Amino acid sequence: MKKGELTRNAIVASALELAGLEGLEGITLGKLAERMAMSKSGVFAHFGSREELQIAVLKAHERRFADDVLLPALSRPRGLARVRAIVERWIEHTGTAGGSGCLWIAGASELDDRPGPVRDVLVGMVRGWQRELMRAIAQAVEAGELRADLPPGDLLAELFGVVLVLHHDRRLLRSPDALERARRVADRLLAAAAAPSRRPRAAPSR
Amino acid sequence: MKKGELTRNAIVASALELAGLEGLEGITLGKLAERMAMSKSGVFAHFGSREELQIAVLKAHERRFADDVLLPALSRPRGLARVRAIVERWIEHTGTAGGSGCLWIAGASELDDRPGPVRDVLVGMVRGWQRELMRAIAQAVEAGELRADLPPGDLLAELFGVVLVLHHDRRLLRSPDALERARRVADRLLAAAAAPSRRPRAAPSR
DNA sequence: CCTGAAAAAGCACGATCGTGCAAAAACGGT
DNA sequence: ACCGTTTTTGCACGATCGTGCTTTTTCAGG
Repeated sequence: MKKGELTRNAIVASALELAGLEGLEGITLGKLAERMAMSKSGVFAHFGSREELQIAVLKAHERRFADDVLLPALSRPRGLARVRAIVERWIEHTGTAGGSGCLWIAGASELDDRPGPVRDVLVGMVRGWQRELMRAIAQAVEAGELRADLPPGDLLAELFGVVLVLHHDRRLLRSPDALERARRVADRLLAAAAAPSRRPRAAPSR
Repeated sequence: MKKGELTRNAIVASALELAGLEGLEGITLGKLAERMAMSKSGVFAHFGSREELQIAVLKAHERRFADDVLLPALSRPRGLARVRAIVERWIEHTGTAGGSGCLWIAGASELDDRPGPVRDVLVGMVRGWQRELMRAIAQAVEAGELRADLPPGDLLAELFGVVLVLHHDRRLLRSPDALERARRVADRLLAAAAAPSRRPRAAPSR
């Protein structure tokens, strides 16, 4: 039971790449079979259905996303620094990456009214990511580095907006300055949300 | 040459509705024929191709969008008031509307790497809308109602972000408070971008 | 090397897709 | 009521899709 897993992984990797180019719905047994130089049935056999394949691809993306964005930021100290690191990497992940952009964002539009297990998995992942980011924000608030007088979900939504705009402007409008704008706006957002040096600890005060 | 245009319009209307439910790529000669209770060929004959149909639908959406969002706001006086009106209606248009949401946003993900005339038309429309909104913002800056010390495109991007998040959270996550959050965040955004009562005219100053 | 198990291929199926084309039906001006 | 034009239909085509079978090939353990 070794060869099987090996090609399965190869298929998922190829499918992930394909999904970056054509979206989740662009994943087709035919195209995938051609890419892998094997038969449709051969590909199909590894997943009981196309939906299972798509779910596998989503999971692969989740792993990659966590490795690229979340994990490296966890080495930074809790608080604003970590939030900054996460946002920075999130923007980089969305704004670079060989044209792929974020599968979750692309998938959101395709699946948003197509009920079924794939949609459910995607929703779960996005919710999970939001929870993760929200946690980092909450820690920064707790540490007194972010102001506590506005709805915590609002900052999250604004940051999400920056990334969505980045994705949109890069992919659809091919705007070349989308990336730097995203960085600039995110910076300003975080600066505006930063606690007014209330007492980060031994504040210089003036 | 009356009957033709009439059914053509009916088809486009039905297709617009369908696109709201299933996206631009969900528009299919078959489904449309069934909806209209006529033959596929009958539907097809009114447009030389599927792409032409999609473009017609995009144009119909553009008209509706302009009527719903832009035109009513143009009756407000130039400046911040008009910008506010536009944003307000834009949010309403995206956040309500029988589940459809904005075709441009949905279409963005589907078409963002599928080159072709449909994509080109969509890009043109989005660019046109951005230009329109930018103009309103520029007028507000000129009137001294919005601060002039930050990139004008940034405010536009932030507002766009609010709408994208609204679309995303409503359609994918089915978040019930997405609408009010969008309103709140947009308000805060505009308030933050408002000129610091430099001298709107006879400023109360304190 | 042999053999049972796992992996891949081959093939067929019904659906649905966009499109072309000839025939039919519905229309509108006189 | 006729007739030319416009609108609609009917039918077929080749592609591609996901999926169920059976058969063949490939693999790993003795």
